Amino acid sequence: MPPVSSLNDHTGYWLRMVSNAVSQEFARKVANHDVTVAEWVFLRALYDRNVMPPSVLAETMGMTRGAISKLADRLLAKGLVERTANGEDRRAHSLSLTEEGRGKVPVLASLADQNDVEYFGVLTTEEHEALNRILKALAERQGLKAAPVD
Amino acid sequence: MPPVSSLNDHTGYWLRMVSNAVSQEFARKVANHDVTVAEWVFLRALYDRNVMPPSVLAETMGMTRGAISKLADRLLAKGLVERTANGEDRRAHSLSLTEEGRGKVPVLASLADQNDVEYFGVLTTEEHEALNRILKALAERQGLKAAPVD
DNA sequence: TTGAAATGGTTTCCTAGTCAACAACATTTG
DNA sequence: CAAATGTTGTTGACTAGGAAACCATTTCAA
Repeated sequence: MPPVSSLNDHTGYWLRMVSNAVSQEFARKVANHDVTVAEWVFLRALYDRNVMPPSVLAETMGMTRGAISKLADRLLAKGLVERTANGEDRRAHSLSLTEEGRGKVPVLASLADQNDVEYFGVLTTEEHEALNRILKALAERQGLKAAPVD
Repeated sequence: MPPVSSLNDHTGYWLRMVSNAVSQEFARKVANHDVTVAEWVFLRALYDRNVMPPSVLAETMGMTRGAISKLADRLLAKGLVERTANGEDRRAHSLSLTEEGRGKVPVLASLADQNDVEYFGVLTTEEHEALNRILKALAERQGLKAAPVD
């Protein structure tokens, strides 16, 4: 690709292009339920381990503690999450889903399923498997662990 | 993936995870040259067609005209871009690269090349080609045209 | 056992976008 | 040709996040 490569000469370009489209459409879908993508990830994380300190959420979501603090505020205001004091350490507290928050998760999960089908359903089974395999290998190779949010 | 799918059950999840890692690393590389990713895309677009109205840039970059207006301000302030009035239509103007801006493009392009090698070099040739092919097919199928920036 | 360092969270300031209102100019239409 | 409508670009209000300063508390070490 001499001498000055084009934008679209790079795999990263196409990756980002497709990824953005998929994510933006998903964002649109969850927005209909008054939730952002970051909020979805947050809620989904809490769904499994019903109680988590914000620091762990920050770790698993790959966001700063400051961002989690504000995100938690917003979810609190929406009544989807609640804070409870931690008896042992008076600096710390825990976050958990409210009933309403818990009820929303399956709905949002099905939107995620739908979105994936919508975008990747056009691939043949072989293609889809190859894509998954390659992406997971890349993620593994790079030691990625945090759930992507942005 | 019944009853409530996990985050990582979706191809979109892995796509975003890898895409974010690649882009963030590229952002770090260009930041060493005092440029953001959006600025790089902007400069690279101008490099080919040396003169463009902001409206066309907005179109090709998939950003609002407001965003382009501010982006142009920043590049102007950095001395990488210049505005010139359009004789025919007094509302409009054109953007073009300064000498300095033009000089930066090849440097930034080589960073993009480097970044791609760094992330996708671990793939076999077959894998890399399959990935490119699938991504381009998806982009095509979805009618995507704007250069991804965010 | 008390002063220093570490830790959990929050807050402030900054950045880079969107969206919607706007000003200036151009174009169309009656 | 005047008025309505459309178009170009800018601006202001707002959003979500990062970085770093900060506060309160806990832990560690002399």
